[in-house]
Amino acid sequence: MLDKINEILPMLSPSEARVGRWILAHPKEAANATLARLARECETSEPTVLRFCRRVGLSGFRDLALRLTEALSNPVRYVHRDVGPDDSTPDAMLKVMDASIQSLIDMRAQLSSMPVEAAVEAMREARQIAFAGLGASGHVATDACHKFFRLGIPCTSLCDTPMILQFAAIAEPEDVLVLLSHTGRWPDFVRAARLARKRGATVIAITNPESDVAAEVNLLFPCQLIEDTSVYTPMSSRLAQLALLDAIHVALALARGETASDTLRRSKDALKSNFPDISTH
Amino acid sequence: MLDKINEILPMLSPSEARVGRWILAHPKEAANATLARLARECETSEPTVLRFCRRVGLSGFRDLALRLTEALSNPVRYVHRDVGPDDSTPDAMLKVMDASIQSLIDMRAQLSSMPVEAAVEAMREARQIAFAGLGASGHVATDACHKFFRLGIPCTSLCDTPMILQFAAIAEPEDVLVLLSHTGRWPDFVRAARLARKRGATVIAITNPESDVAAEVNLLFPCQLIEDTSVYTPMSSRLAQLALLDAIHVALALARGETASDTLRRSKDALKSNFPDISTH
DNA sequence: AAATTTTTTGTAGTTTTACTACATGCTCGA
DNA sequence: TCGAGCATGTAGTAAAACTACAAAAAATTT
Repeated sequence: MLDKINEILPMLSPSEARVGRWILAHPKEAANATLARLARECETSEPTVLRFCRRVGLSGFRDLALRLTEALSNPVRYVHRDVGPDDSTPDAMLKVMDASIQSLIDMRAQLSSMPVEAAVEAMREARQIAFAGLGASGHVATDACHKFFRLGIPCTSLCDTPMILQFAAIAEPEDVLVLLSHTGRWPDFVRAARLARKRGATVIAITNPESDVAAEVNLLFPCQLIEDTSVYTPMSSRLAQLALLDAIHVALALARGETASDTLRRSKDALKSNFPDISTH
Repeated sequence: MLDKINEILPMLSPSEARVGRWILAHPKEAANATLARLARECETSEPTVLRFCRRVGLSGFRDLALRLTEALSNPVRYVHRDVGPDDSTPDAMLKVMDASIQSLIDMRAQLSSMPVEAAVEAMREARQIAFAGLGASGHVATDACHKFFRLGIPCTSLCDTPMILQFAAIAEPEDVLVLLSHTGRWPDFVRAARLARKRGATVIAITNPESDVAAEVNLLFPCQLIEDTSVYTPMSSRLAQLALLDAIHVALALARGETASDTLRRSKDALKSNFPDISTH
């Protein structure tokens, strides 16, 4: 934010530049000041300050205060920036890492609003859990499957449409179907969700909350989708999904108590003795 | 700030608690909302929201918005804390997320000291790239394979020991072998690394820098291993590996220039038209 | 150099927003 | 059943953000 102001400072008119310089000089005061106060400090009028705000790409004065506190509280910012063909290699890699970190931070912030208790309740005594995902989400599904089965619950991963639909068609009330999708627009997922719910199974989705799939499930874990405007930008929401499943896995392990921790330890130990390297979650 | 709200939540009156819960559920929206909007969302009146603000020790609604954006931008140190059986579910999940976030932040910090240029150089005109991993690292290998092949370079993933050793035995000088391992103590990886190097291939490892494997490769991407003292703690270094591969992938795409960005765009478009959901990074 | 356009800036007014005083309603104990 | 005390909402106020418009200054043209 402050960088942005600095950047466009020379392109501003005298009065507007005065506003920018004062903000750069007193960012802390500026963040808490009122429009009138700021105008007075910069010896200009309120509309000029407003014009300044618009000029730096903000919606208004309120936005300025918000962005300013944000900039001040946070020395390192992991905001999402698109990678372009002209970026230097280290720069582009940092951008990619930042996008990944940010997607995890966003997910962490939303964690408390997610239906974890209900999901754990459904999974705890489930007859079986199926993780469904296509493409890259298929990897996530397989990964989750390998993780959850170690709690002693039968698990499958479904990585193609026929499998998913077939599972939905023969699902039973004690079954849990977890749908993994980025956009949530995949029509067969909607069909599968409807089918599985009709059969009494619990359907959980980790997907875009605005999507068709989201509307059809029992429990929704909203997963924000960062628009990948550039071909270089990878899908970092995949990492967020993995991390969320890690978290749910731990919640489920805690809910199952002794049983789970025993099972977990035993399966970890089984590997440790002979195969030091296979990671086991 | 959010923790503070969580803390005093039980001490609040029903309407005030509703406000608190909504804010915890939608922190981002709350930070940008107006007083009237917030009251409406919580199905209560404006003064109740104001009283809530005072109750959590703020001067007013304006303060709330400020503190909230502050909290969202970088409130917490995401240090690693072990999960224990006595943790509450939300607490345990936060710990898991924090561990994941921290491992990415650590990786980001080390990025500049990694042999990216050399790795990209080796991969750029490689005859083929093989990603090898066992257990959970196998997923990472498969994921990486699907990602890199889209740059137009032949790729394989090797997920069991015989495959890895066989590949090493027939490797050629233009080949690149990427070894993925958490501990790096797997003896067959050491053999494979030696074998492949003897055949003139470039061997890259993403692993624990203290390990045997690390000593045997051409290029090492150090990957810190968080000791998992508790059975509940999952391996968050897996996420760091994935993110690192994302970053290397982008670096490679940039290095290959037009060719890569064309290939990428074409493979993205191919999916977009018919299959809106398969993510394609 | 005068006139005209364009840009910059401020005045005055409107709408919106945060906040307050007060009244109603509700709960709970006697 | 009756108030005491608390929770909650209504209505109003002050102030803040924002807008329309016009004056002034600068730049451009004639």
